[in-house]
Amino acid sequence: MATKSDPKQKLLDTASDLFYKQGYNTTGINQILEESGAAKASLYMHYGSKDELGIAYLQNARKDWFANLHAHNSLYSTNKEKLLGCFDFLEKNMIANDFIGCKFINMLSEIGNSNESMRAEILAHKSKLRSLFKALGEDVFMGDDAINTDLPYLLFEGAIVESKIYKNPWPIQAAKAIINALINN
Amino acid sequence: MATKSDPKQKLLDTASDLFYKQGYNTTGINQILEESGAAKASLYMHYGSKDELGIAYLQNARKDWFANLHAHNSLYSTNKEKLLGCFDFLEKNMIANDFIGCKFINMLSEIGNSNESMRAEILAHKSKLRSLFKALGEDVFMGDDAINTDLPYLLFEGAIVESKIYKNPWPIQAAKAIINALINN
DNA sequence: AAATATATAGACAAAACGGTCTATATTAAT
DNA sequence: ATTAATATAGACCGTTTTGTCTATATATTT
Repeated sequence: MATKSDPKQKLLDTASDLFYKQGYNTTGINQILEESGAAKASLYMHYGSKDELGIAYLQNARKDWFANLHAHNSLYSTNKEKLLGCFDFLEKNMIANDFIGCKFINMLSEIGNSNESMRAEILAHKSKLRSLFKALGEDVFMGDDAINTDLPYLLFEGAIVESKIYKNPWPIQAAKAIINALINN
Repeated sequence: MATKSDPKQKLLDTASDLFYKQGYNTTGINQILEESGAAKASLYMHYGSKDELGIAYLQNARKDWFANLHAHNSLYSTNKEKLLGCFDFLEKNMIANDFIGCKFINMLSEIGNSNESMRAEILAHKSKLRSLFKALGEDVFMGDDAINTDLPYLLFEGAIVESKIYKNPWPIQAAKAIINALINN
């Protein structure tokens, strides 16, 4: 059980919020400390460095993302519904977060090739997402591998980025409409 | 005609290289000054601020991108070849730049909502790219708008981001193969 | 030749950066 | 009750950040 103040969790919660909304490089540890109410020694005791806190942020974000996606898709029974449901989940998510975009893609743009541990975490997240689309796509499309797996996956990823650029859900709706049209052909 | 030393151009060239390879926020003006050989006063005389230099970088990158793309596609005669040729251009480009990705998407992830001028420049670039795909897609696909325009555009954008994540050209090749398969159906 | 624009060099400032360290208080386990 | 782990508070360090300012040199234009 967590202690009453639980600085470790509060640090992660506050850092996650700031890293996402402000960006990783533009968020200083002092702001995280002030807004979380935790002491500087607590940050370095539990996480060791800002970069390690960043990695914990990504790990936690991955856990949350798939938990929320599965919760959303548990309402559907068929794989076709689940596949299309991913885009509804994404749209809901992007609107709720003011089109800030994907935590993993954003972080990757910020760190470049400077942090291998973070890169690995980002790659693991996207590989897992691709596997999910592969499983759904193989059942729904029954075409070749490129259509089954990569069409829905690449459209999904493109829709994330473009909805951020245009600050609008139309790319997500378009991606969903394309997949729906191709299923029904 | 430019002066012999031409610090304005050297500043833009050096800044463009560093902003792309290292990132915008992690590149300080002092490094730009050292590597370009220009004086600090020259930077603030010609550009006024780091952010203005960043905007000049984006404007110049847009000009270059479309000039290079049109040069590449001028080799083709049909719109089908041109449409597929965009993906060859992208692959060549990403390999040559070690999969750093898109200058505009990377910048957007770094600045978030903090700079409206930069956002506008990024949006202008992507809108222009989408128009190009719309023109090509309408001629090649002759389906509905979502298929004509957004399918190639969203696959293209998804391929950019994913080739960065995987540090591999497979997403670009997969996107091209998907479009080719859908044209031939 | 004189005047103007642009160039370099670099000191300086105020703030923010990640991180270390000391001191002290509180909580949990033995 | 004593010990050990974790907590807060904040001084301190060296570095880096963008930006301003002064001084001086070099081109270019009139």
